[in-house]
Amino acid sequence: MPRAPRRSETMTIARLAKHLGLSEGTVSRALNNYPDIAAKTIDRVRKAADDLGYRPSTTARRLARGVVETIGFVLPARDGHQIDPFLAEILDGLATELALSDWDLLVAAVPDGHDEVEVMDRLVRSGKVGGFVVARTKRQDPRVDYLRKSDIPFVVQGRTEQCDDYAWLDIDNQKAFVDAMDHLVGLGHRKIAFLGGDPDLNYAWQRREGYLSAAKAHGCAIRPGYLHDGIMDEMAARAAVAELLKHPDRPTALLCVTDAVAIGAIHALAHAGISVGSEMSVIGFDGLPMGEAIHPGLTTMSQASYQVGREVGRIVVEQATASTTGPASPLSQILWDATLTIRGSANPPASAPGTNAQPASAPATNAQPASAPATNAKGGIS
Amino acid sequence: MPRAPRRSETMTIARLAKHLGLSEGTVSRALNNYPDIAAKTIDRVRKAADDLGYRPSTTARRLARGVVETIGFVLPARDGHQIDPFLAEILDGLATELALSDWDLLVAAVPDGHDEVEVMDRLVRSGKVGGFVVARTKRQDPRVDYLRKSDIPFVVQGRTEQCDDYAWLDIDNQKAFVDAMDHLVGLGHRKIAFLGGDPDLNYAWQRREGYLSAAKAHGCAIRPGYLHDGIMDEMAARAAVAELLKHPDRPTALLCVTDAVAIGAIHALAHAGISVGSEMSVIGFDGLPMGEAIHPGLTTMSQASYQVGREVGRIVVEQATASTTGPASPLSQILWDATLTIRGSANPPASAPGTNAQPASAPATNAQPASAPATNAKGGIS
DNA sequence: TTGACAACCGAAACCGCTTTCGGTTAGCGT
DNA sequence: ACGCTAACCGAAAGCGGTTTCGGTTGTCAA
Repeated sequence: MPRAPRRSETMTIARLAKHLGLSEGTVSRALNNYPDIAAKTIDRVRKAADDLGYRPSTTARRLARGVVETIGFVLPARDGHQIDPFLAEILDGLATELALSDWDLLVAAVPDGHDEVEVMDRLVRSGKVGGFVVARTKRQDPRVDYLRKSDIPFVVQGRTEQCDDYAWLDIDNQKAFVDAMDHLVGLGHRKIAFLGGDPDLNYAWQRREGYLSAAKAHGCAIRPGYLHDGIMDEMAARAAVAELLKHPDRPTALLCVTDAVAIGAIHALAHAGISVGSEMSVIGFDGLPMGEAIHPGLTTMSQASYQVGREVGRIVVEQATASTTGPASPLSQILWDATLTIRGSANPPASAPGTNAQPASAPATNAQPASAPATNAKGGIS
Repeated sequence: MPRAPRRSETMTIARLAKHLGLSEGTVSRALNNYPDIAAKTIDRVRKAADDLGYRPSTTARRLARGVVETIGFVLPARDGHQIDPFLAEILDGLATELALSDWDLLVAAVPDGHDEVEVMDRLVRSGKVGGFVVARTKRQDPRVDYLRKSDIPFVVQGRTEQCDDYAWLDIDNQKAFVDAMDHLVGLGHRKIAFLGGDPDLNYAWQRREGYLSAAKAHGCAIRPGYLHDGIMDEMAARAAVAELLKHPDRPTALLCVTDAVAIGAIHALAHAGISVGSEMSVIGFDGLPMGEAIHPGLTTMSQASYQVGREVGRIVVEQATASTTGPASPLSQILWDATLTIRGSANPPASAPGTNAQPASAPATNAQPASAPATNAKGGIS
């Protein structure tokens, strides 16, 4: 159990050096693994530092070295929405990876009347961060535009429309929605509606594209009223479902941009007396825990958001470190697959021949091995 | 649109001073509002700083002043659980308040094999933080114990069993659950079960105490099997509901420790063919958005978690600033009330005389004015 | 004994800002 | 013209560490 130091007890390198009978320079060089310090001396110094609770002042180190080992993350401007679970998981993973590298995560919010780029600029100009992670990108994202023009290392979780000049890690959203459509078509569905998000957001755009291209490939007509954009939460899902239930050519399946939207849709269907997984099938995207708990369990394309945060953290530290010490390394540009998790919300259409009219009650199965990312790193600009 | 500075363009106080034809000392004193600098000069300096994109280096300022304007927040160790929405909201509010004060929020995770106190100690010893916010307290909380013994300013969102020697802001969980019980009893319920959390966590303990004391006050017997502890997520809620439905003296209402648990319970009840809001009433705690979207809407004790984060941020900055500049101010110890939000999940028992057997379909109403905190600050140790 | 070299030394400079302190100058009022 | 004072000046020191560089010492091998 560490005991917090009193202010008067603060160790300095001067005190530690005196304690060891070494010069301050030698202690510093020992702690920083200089090759001209003997291993025996290095061990001795490290042990004494541990015993006496000494840690170098980050502030002094920053000033002396000119290196800021802190990554900035600017929270999305608040639109009356809560932070979504996906983002929270990214943060958790990112914070963990940075902790392992002894880097810090600085989280900044956007006060009313300000914007994200402004917040970033303030962090940059006061020398508070040595890099950024950007998440939840728009197709045209001002944050990415700002950072591209700078020397500041950054990694994007997600992508923008143009994305070949910076490092990114993204889920293959388009493929995920192609796969989800393949699954529904494989079950016999032909009338498939889509509850999409804000198409200014790149992930929502890609998921929408996946839906459209798979519908075309399978020859499923997208009837007017089957495609809803701007569905951002459960309440919006509710309204969209109400409309779809009045459709003259009611769809037999719903593909939803996120699990939250899918869960909202499931509630609305249940309330309208529609049997989910029988009269209407539903697929979401995210893999939220609540998707497992509801009845029937939600079939969903899952993404490993915590692991995404971890990997993004690893990449940004690597990049920031490389930009301090040496030649530019190739940009990481990685696509991870989402995984189909089958539960009871998606089954063959109730009117399909040879149908078992009961929703599947088997436990969730994964259609692919869980979450082992297929890395597709590309060389980049150097 | 700010343009990020190139490294070679970094403004320093020396350059700014030269540009203005003033000494560096005068520029510094102007930016720091020294009374011996003319207002006209202060304006001139500020304007030039803005025009040239100069911001003082936080690193240099920290070293020179010995003040670290950064608040640390250590994420709970990960137990396979996602970050709960309440915590995410606190973080958002906290980050916003800190941004307004030009303070920073450093978020740290706990890597496997480490614990929260250890992470805190590292932050303290390397001089990375000037204070902490602690949330989700246990009744005996090692983090609070560590910080109490230190000079480090900190504010707790929540409380521990002993809590008179530090600053805290808490929701009156006990009263909230008394109020919720009052409401259920007022509707005619006498057989009320409780799905509680981990009683090591102080909020869960208090909510449990509220349930128990209100049940006693109303003369409602708590039958064996009515009180479940350790319900931490929707899946656990499902299992608990399954047991309660087998109870020889089935309860007519469920009081749940959180909305997530309540939503899980609602799903399980619906799956079992129990009409929620009619055969069984349900009340939660939190005010999650999803509670509004489901059918029936969840009656819940709501808390303003974003505002909690804001206020905690304000208190910790105030405290940290006071500890630098002057006499100790009285500790803030504030209790906020939760607000009853009435929706369709709680109605008179189906077998009560004069009952309308249909669940309420009116929009949510608040039984009290929304979220204006009744402050109950106490003087403390100085 | 001599030369080489590992391993440390001590001094100094520096990072970018803040703060102090004795001094100077300009403007104003008498 | 003189005295006062607001408002700045310039120099220096300092924060806590890092890094460089010429020097010293001890050990080992030839």
